[in-house]
This record gives sequence, structure tokens and C-alpha cells, in this order.
Amino acid sequence: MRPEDREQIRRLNIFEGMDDENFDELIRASYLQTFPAQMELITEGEPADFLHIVIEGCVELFAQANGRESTMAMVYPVNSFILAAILKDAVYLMSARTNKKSRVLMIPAINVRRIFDTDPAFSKAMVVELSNCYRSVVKDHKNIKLRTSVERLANRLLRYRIAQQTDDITLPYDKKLLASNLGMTPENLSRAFNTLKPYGVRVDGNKISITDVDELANFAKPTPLIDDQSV
Amino acid sequence: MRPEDREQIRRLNIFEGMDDENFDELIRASYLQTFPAQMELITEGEPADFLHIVIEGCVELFAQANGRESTMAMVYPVNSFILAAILKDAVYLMSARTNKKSRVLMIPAINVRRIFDTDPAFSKAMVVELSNCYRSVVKDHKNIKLRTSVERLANRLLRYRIAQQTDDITLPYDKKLLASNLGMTPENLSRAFNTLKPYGVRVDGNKISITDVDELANFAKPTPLIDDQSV
DNA sequence: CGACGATTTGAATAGGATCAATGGGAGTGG
DNA sequence: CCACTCCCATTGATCCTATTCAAATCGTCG
Repeated sequence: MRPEDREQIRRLNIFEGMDDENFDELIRASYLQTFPAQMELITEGEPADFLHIVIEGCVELFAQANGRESTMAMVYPVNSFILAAILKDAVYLMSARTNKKSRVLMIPAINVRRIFDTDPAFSKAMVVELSNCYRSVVKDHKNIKLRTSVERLANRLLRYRIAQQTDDITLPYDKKLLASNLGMTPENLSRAFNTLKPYGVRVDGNKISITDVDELANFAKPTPLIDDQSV
Repeated sequence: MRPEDREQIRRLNIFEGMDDENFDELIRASYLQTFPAQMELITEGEPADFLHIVIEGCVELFAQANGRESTMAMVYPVNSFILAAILKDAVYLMSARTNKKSRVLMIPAINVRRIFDTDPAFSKAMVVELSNCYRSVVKDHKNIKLRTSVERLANRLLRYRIAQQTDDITLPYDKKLLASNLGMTPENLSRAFNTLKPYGVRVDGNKISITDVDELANFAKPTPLIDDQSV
């Protein structure tokens, strides 16, 4: 790893407060690599050999069974994925592929576990990360068990509106992926957008305009216990 | 807490390897309480004040939104629930109620966090616990996104068959709860059982007999990445 | 330009939910 | 012990949601 990369990595929240020696040991056998879009990084069922941390770009977590496939989550900088598998020394439960060109830091699992046992600041950061991941899946799970697909879409649009601070939203990735992420087919997503038209949702490609937030929110009935990513 | 209770608790896996002093501090302000069935222990949205550990009995985690309610998980001895909320000092994302008469150990959140920072054996145990919880939700989420309701039921029956080591299964709780846990209505569960009849599933109240495992497994197509609780 | 994939729309179907009605135990009180 | 009640479970009918299959359109990229 190049020295300037090392410095950039060192400043990440996850490594804040770590002992320098421990950081060096952690990083020593690591790779910081740039992958093109649509590259499969890990495959479910395989043993967890590296902790992956997305530094730039965007990574899709997905799972397969019975010939079906579904997007489980999208990972943005600076977050890790599959931390639990690393800590438990178990197999991956999900696969991961880059959604766009991405820089990913890969730390050998064995180093992660050793430094986890050694460095309190690092283990604390890992636990916070793991807790966030846990709560994120729980929210996804609630979302899908308690709402219809149109409600999920409506709430997702409201989330994007907050994140992007504008009523004219740009979808962060293509509709096929969004559909899978929301637990529906692309065809159904298309129809869901139409269903939301009366509530003030205009669609033009990947540009969505919300013309009446109150109407939409009244329909969507968002709750922080599902929709706030920071809770 | 009574001395004999303290001894029983001390022997639990979660507290193994802990420093005695730390254990005492952890337990000092804790409660070991027996609750009747159907008692709501925590409510989603409220601040996480106690870590709960099920010692005996069974606790249901559930969530509500929009007037709907769904069972998220069942917690059996000896497991904790809502650990992530405690570690993050955040609000509960799920509610919990006893399903049957249960003994629950309640440790003040502040103690958990302090000893977590102090005692490596304890923090390690908490992280293993948290990792297990995470992977458990991921499996539930895959289950619901990748399978139909009949497939979920079939795989659940196969799981019970392994756990109970017999082809004559006893459902661990009533069908209404099972239905919600599997993400369907009671009516639909009833029909799902009928759908599985040709695959060798006989139903008599809460007794289920599997007369042809191969048939059922061939239909269910179980995978360890969803169905093995230990993976 | 031509090929390919993404998106949309239509039609038909399947999967599940809802509503209504009935049967069946378990528990309660007389 | 029996009648009564309540809730769980099942079944039928119907409705709604969502998927599947097919076809058309659109845009991008080589």
C-alpha cells in the first residue's frame, strides 16, 4: 500500500484512537484495490477471509436461492460489509459485487480478529459498526414485513428527499436494482411509480420530482424506527 | 438477587472467563425476574435501559407499523435480545413480550456498556452474541425475500425435525404466532399445510408428522445459508 | 447503424390477504 | 358436571397485490 493511501486510511473513523502499532499490523497484509463496476468481490457460502471496507464507490450485497436473487443492501463509504462472518470465522451469508467502480480496503480476517482482541479502540469501532449493520437489517426486515411495495417505495423516496435535500431527486442506481432492493420486480416498481402519481410523484428517467411532500408523507406514514438510517 | 441465582447466572456461557469483580459490578443492579406469559417487556421506540437475557421460557420479538404487527423473532434460553440498542445507547427497534412464563435477567444498560469497555472476555462474548443475532436476521431476511410462504413453512418443518430429532414434530408455539413468524396470515398457514400434504406432511393440531422427508426436502430445497441456525 | 439491456405497458396468472362463517378446545363460573 | 364464552384454527369466497410472460419503446455504446 502506498504511503499516501496509508495516511488516508489512517484518518478513517473506524481506525480513530487505535494504537499506531496495531494499525500497522492490521494494515500490513491488507490490500487497497480499485475494482470496476459489476465485479463480484465475495460469494455466499465461502469462508470469510477478508474484511471489506468500501472507501469509494458503492457495493451491492445480494443473495441467491432456488434460482432467485435479491439485493439485500447497498454499502457506501465508509462502511464495511460481512463483519459478523469475519468475527465469527464463518462463511459469508451474502455475496457482494461492485455497483460502480469502487475502491475497497481488504483486511485479512485473521488480522482483524487478532487486533480486535488487542486494541480496545478498534474493537469498540467494530462493535459500533456491527450494531449499525444489525439495526439496518432489522429495519429492512420490518420494512418488508409491515409494508406493501408501494409504501416501501413512497418511504424510500422520502428518504432520498431528505438525503439529497431537494424535491428533485436523482435515483442513486438503476431501477432494476432499486426494485430488487425494495423487494419487488422491475415491472412492479414501474407500476408503483404510477400508483404514486396522484400523491405528487413525477418520474422522468432516474429523476423523480416530489411535488407534494405532505400528500406523499401522509400516504407513506414514515416512522424513524424503519426509515431513519441514523437511529 | 439470591446467592443461588447468582451462581446459576455466573455459569452461563456469556459470563464465562469474566473477571469476578466485573461480574459482580455487572450483576449488582440487575434483576432476575419471572414474568407470566404475554407480558410486554419492552416497547419499540423507547430508550434501551436494560439488556435482557432469557434464562427460562421464551420471548417473542415483534414490531408494529401502520396498524400492522409482525413477529420478528423468537428468543430462547440462553440468549439476549436488543443488544445492539444497548451498545449504541439507542431506542429499541422491536418490542418484546413473553410467549410463556419466563425468567429474564435484566442488566442495566449503563453497566453493560461500562463492563463492555473493561472486561475483554465479556466484550468478546457480547460480540459473538451480536454477530449471531445479525446473522440470524440476515437469514430471516433472505428467507422472506427469496422464498414463497409454502417454501418457508416446508423448510421450517425440516428445521424442527432436526432440532427435535424425530419425524413426529411438535410445534413449539401456536400456529397464529408461527404464521406471523413466517410472514403470513394464519389462514394462509393453514392452506400452506394443505399444500404440503402431497409431500408427506400430516397435521393433527400442533403435532406434525413428516412421512416422506426426501419428498419434502426435494420441495423445500433447504440451504445451510438460510436454514442452519448454527452457521 | 445495430445490438443489447433497461424500462414500460398490457394481459394473464399466481400468491396472499381479507372477510365471513363454522368447528373445536380450554378455561370459567354456576 | 354442564353451559357458556372466548380464542384458535379451518374453510370458503372474494379481492387485492405482485409475479410472470410477452411485446414495444427507449437509450447507450461499440
